[in-house]
Amino acid sequence: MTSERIVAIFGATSVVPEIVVSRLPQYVRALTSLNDQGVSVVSSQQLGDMIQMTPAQIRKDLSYFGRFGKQGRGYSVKFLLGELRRILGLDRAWKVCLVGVGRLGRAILSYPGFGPQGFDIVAAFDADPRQVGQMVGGIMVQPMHRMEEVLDEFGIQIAIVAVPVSQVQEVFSQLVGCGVGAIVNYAPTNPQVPHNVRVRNIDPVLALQSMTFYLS
Amino acid sequence: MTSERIVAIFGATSVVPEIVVSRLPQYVRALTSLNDQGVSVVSSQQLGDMIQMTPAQIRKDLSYFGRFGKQGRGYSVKFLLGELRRILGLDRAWKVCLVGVGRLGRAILSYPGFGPQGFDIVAAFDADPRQVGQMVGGIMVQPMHRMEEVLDEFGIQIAIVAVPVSQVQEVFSQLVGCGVGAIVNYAPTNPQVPHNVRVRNIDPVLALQSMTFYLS
DNA sequence: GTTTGTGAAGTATTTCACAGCC
DNA sequence: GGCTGTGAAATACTTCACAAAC
Repeated sequence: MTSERIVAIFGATSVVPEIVVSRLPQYVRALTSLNDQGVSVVSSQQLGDMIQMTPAQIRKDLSYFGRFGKQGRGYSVKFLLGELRRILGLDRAWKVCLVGVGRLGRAILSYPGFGPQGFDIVAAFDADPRQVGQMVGGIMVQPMHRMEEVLDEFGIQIAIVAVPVSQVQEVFSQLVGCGVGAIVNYAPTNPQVPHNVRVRNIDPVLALQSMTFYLS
Repeated sequence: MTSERIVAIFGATSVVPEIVVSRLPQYVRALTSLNDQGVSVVSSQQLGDMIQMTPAQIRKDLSYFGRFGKQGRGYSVKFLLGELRRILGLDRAWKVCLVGVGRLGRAILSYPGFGPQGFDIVAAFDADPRQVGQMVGGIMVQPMHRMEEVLDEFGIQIAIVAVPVSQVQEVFSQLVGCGVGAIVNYAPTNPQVPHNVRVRNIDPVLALQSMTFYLS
């Protein structure tokens, strides 16, 4: 995977591979679970057992960002969790907008897992005039032409897209034009975006299709 | 990524990396779209432009399975699509069960994207006695203890899991014990499974958390 | 005695580049 | 002239293995 961001530590400069960054949230999740269980110290071996990774990989990944452990003892769960959350920018709340309030969009709005993790869906848009003005999950659905204004007003940098394939590229272009830097895409297609915009696709059909090869 | 399956072609034997298999469904999706548009021939360059991959990678990936193109012309869309669908096992219908018919499970059941792609959700299970016996999306919710019997009856090898984190490991173990070989997991946790069982996780929160690092 | 942090070694994956074919 | 298929080269990523720290 491509190298993706330069991090300066003690004046030295090193590049963190994107694949390493993509694993940090899993560490955060495991550490949160340990913390909730009252565990105060964990070794890379134990953490690796929890999430099916080798201890060496965990230590190597962490070493891109600093030295968080103690030889002979392991890592303080609270300290490492705090550091990783800070590194990932999870020590703050993020405002998120949803584009597309159809069946899937409404399911996303009613999913209770985003808020507690610091992702607040505070605005929703739809191209359908019949949806605009309706209240969905406590949010007033806005017309597409108000996007720039609304994103600005709330300081939104993240979008979740749940529109039909035929509209995805246009929606992405508009979001990027409004300064959005990260998009979760639920539509089964890969829109073009500039290199400085991150996209993660959620596609259960692709997930299924990538496994049938291995079934009898 | 680890090598994963041995394919014999003309008596020769080669190992296909799992990462290559995981990209084939994207090729299938792009080729399906081209076919629907009436395009009959495509080059690796054009295909690469559609899905943001290099032409060399596409050609290399395809070369693990055979020789599907014509020098100077490119690939027949219909032919390549058919071959890839056959290779992935998408030239048949797959029966799928859902475990967990709460809010998320019901959204999955009502998602219209699975059936047309050959994945039919034909059974549903839940541990909650109040759910058992109810009809959800035309399917009768079964108790967990009938899993083996029902999977056998329908010939189900694929499961979708949408249960609370606290129940995921137990559900996975039961599914594996019933012979399921592929699982799409919507719960935010990584259960242990034997190496011969495939798992794909769907987790929008993890997706969001892996992008905030790159935002200002 | 245990476990980290990390260069070095080992694999895996991607890209190059070109012969061969249309 | 254009494009595939593919060894070889380049790059990316993972694992090893051990000195240093507790």
